[in-house]
Amino acid sequence: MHIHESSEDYLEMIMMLREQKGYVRSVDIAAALSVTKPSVSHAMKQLRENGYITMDEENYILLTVAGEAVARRIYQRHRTLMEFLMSLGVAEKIAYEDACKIEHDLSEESFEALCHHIEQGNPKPQ
Amino acid sequence: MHIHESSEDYLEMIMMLREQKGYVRSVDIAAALSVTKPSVSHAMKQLRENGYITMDEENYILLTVAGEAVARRIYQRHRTLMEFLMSLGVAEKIAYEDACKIEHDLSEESFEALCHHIEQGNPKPQ
DNA sequence: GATCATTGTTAGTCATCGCTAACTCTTAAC
DNA sequence: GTTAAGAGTTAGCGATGACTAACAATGATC
Repeated sequence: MHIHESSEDYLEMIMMLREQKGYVRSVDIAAALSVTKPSVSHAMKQLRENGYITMDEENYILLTVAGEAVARRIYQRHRTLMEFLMSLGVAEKIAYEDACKIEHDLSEESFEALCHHIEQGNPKPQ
Repeated sequence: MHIHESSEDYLEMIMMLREQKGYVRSVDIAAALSVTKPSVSHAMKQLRENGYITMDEENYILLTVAGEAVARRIYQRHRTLMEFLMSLGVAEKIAYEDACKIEHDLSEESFEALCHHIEQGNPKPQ
């Protein structure tokens, strides 16, 4: 039972949009991720079938418990990686984009080691 | 003109095998990367067509100047990322695997910032 | 009430990058 | 000299994940 990288990205974006706007529709996801409506529709169908989201009668998208867990994990990684890169002097936009790619690949062991490194104040403070 | 992630991996492995054995054949690449011979054959065909490698009359694989440049860049990233993770206490095998995934994704800016961070001795020395 | 914009869907295509099956070619063994 | 092993290739398939084209349903505008 392996969750695809793109699914992780979609779940993370659903969580981010929910925080920003209070609700999430497919069209918002498409705009935020710069993909087309059919791409989102197809992805949401998969996420529904795998139990990560539900959609109400007005097509508003809600995370299930499982979806919430995946989204939160990736979102946490994203923020940690982004803050780490920015603490090294990387521009916000680039740090955001790099974090978005790396967040899927880093093993649990490496991510935790990096968290520990950051907690020790090793990267220079702002 | 974008080079694919898998092409970068193949070029890097060609350079590593050349250092280890002194020569490189398709079958060695297949064994080293745990992929099948047809997968390597197909990849080598693409690399030839794009001018990254040549193959002599005995099918030994040689990097062109362009191929050498790509391979060296990725190899350098791999080693730097791996050493960084190991300096944080990550096991060698996991550091190797994580570096192999991240090496393609990190922007030039973030990689250089990380190099600078390492030079300053920020990660704890062994 | 006809028209248009918005939202979502289905159907079909394409690129990347693996795979298996089946083939050729060369070289070594008996 | 036939057979077997090793190396490389082609053909065709499957998963992932994007795309365009075309259609359905809802709501707002005139």
